[in-house]
Amino acid sequence: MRYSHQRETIKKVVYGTDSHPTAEWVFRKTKNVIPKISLGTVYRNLKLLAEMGQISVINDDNIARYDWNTNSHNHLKCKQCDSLIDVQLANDGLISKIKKQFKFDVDDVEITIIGTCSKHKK
Amino acid sequence: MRYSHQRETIKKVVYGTDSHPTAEWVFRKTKNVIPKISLGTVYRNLKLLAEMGQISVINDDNIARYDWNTNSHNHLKCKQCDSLIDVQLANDGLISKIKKQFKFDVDDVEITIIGTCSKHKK
DNA sequence: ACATTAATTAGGAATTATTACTAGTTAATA
DNA sequence: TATTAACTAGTAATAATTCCTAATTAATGT
Repeated sequence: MRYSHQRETIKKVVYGTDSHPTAEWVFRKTKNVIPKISLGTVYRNLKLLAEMGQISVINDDNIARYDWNTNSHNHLKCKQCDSLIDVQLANDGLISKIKKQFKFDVDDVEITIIGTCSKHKK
Repeated sequence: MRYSHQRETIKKVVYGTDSHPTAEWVFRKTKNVIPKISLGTVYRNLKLLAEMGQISVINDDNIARYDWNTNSHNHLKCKQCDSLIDVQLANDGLISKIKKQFKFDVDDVEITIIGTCSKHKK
């Protein structure tokens, strides 16, 4: 893989936010640095970065969002403001339990808590 | 809401499978009963049925899948065969814990276990 | 039974997110 | 500095889904 200014900039943009941005958001931010960048380049490089394990992809309501945090973690999703908040929920023993009970090899446990965040509950 | 033959048929199709079908799949099956049904009708009614709480929607890799099982439950997702298997995972105390720790009102806990099912591990 | 009417449909156009294609550009290497 | 393979911009194509509209149909009153 060759160095590319575009890819490095895209990576920095993703690493510079906790907002779990969409490709469109990353595109807009990256354009501030490289005005002539194209959306396809953003998509291609987000995909590449994900494949290299340098960022992770979150599947949120039929739209991909990206995360610099590649460690296994979970999300609180607020229905009001659509924000994703990173959390680390303990799920001790869950993996081995599933392995035994369902003879299912576990790679990852995805937990998303849907609800209303402190800012938006009345 | 008025009765509609199309909607009832679509509902029966979803209720007749455990495969968590896509809109496309439901469309094909429903066409066996109502050959002239259109894809838009299938989408519109799947949406309506979901809003009425008669079916639920699963967001799987940027494509919507539908489920007659509207009770809160979880899924094992096999990367090899792309199947979703229903399971009921205990998450006692998790909701109240999140409420306290993050001041977050919980509506739903979505858990998907990604891995390889018994049929496909070697 | 028949007329009225508002919900629903078929069919196709539009939209949104994403990927694919291609001629030109650029980073790495000799 | 020339070569070359990877990468990019710009645009076309695709996939999933929603929107639009004239025609159809279920429900209601007569």
